[in-house]
Amino acid sequence: MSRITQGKRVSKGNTSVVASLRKLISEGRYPPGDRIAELHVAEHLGVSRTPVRLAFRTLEQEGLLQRAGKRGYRVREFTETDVLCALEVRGVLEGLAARRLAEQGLTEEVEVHLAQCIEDGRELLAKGYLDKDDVTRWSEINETFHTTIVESTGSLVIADAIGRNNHLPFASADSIIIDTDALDREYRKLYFAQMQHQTVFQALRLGESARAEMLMREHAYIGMRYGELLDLDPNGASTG
Amino acid sequence: MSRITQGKRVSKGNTSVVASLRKLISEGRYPPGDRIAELHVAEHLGVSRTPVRLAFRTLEQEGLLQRAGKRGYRVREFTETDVLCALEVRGVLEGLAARRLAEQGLTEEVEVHLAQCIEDGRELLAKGYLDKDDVTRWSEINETFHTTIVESTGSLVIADAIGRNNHLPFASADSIIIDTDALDREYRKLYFAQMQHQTVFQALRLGESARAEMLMREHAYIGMRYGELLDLDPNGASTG
DNA sequence: TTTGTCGTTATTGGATCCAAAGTTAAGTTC
DNA sequence: GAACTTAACTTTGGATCCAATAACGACAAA
Repeated sequence: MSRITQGKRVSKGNTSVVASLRKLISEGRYPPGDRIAELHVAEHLGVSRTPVRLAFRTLEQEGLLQRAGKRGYRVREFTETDVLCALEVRGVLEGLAARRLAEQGLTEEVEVHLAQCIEDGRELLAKGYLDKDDVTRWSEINETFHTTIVESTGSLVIADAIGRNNHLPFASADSIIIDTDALDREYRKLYFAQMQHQTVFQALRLGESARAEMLMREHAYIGMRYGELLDLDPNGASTG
Repeated sequence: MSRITQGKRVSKGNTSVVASLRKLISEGRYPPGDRIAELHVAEHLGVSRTPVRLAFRTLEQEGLLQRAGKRGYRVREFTETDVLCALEVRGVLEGLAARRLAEQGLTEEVEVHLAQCIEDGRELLAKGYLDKDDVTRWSEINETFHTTIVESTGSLVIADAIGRNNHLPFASADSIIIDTDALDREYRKLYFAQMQHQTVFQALRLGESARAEMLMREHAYIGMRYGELLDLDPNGASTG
């Protein structure tokens, strides 16, 4: 291979390599348990080994990769228990953030921001059903709500801790929803989530720190496990 | 510089670079807030830039370093709030581990292991005062107790989460104790910690999961803040 | 004196090279 | 035919090289 191509910055930066690798892994290429070789990834992504090695360190720290003995890495396997634990971890950490926030009191800015999230959620769900794009829209609102709480606690330590635990494969639940039945079901799920947001917001405003923690913890934990719940219709019996 | 020395494996591996850097930072060389340059560290440690760059990624992920703008890293500054938050994070995570462990029940092996920690602690404190080496010995016992609980939960996710948050500068409290007064004080602190261990152990054995969580959370949190407490003498008034 | 522009320097990111250690496989001996 | 030895291959870790860019400073113009 000629050396002329050496400095081409067309290739993605290191952060992109991390993102690409994360995606490749979550997509099932590089399946869990398999060894993963620097050179292979490098060729696959069209970069040299160096950025891949850097990415490996990051992903190891994140927990997505783990050392295979003394030599190389392999993709980490996650059991069902692992996923539940990860949910609980997120639950307690976001609960902690909520408690601190309730204790220190909401600033004007944060309160407005959260109120906007609540209002946006209400609007989205007001019409009683979901269109396809609404799911994405909700994701944004939800993300904003959580991020705002987590990053308003006066210390980034908690936010970092949550960020470092956000790698687990439970974000992949964003499957594409087509049929009306699934959209109906999704509507009720989001309705529940919205109500939880509102209770959390209320507790935050009132400075009810213990309640805020408890509610947030449960909300963060249950979010991905809604499917296991018994499911009623919030708008009366429209599903017969 | 000649190229002959290139492959000398005498130099420490990457993991050692991470450890060395962590130490250098916690010792105050590379003070918080300062920019930290790859080349400088590399020369300081007598290695090339490559392992330093890898270490930087690891330490960034750990939170000890953070990107300075778009270019380079700087040593992260920790406020008092940050440290308190980190303690709380550890508290909720270890509390979570304790709850899960209580729920799933102790295996014979784990129970024996924990009982040994309790017994070792009792022995160490039985004579009513501390010798200098006893502090180190307690650290080992304490570490074993916590590690056992955290790593016995059936999933390494929680253990990882805790490990990833173990970087903050509150481990540096292991200052050298010389005078008798400080040893006395330390004794009472360890006495309190030992009692907390025993309550946690009791809750774990009895399967009292909520209690186990609460106790462990408080224990992990208060550990480093004992100095702020009012302090009585557990053995009667020997300090007058 | 201040500000804007241009050139230099410092430092990072990516690519490649070399050595060491592990891994596989072939070949030889009992 | 099984087991041990050894040689070739694979893959990783560290060092060095090159390109690009941000930081810095000098110089000129307003």
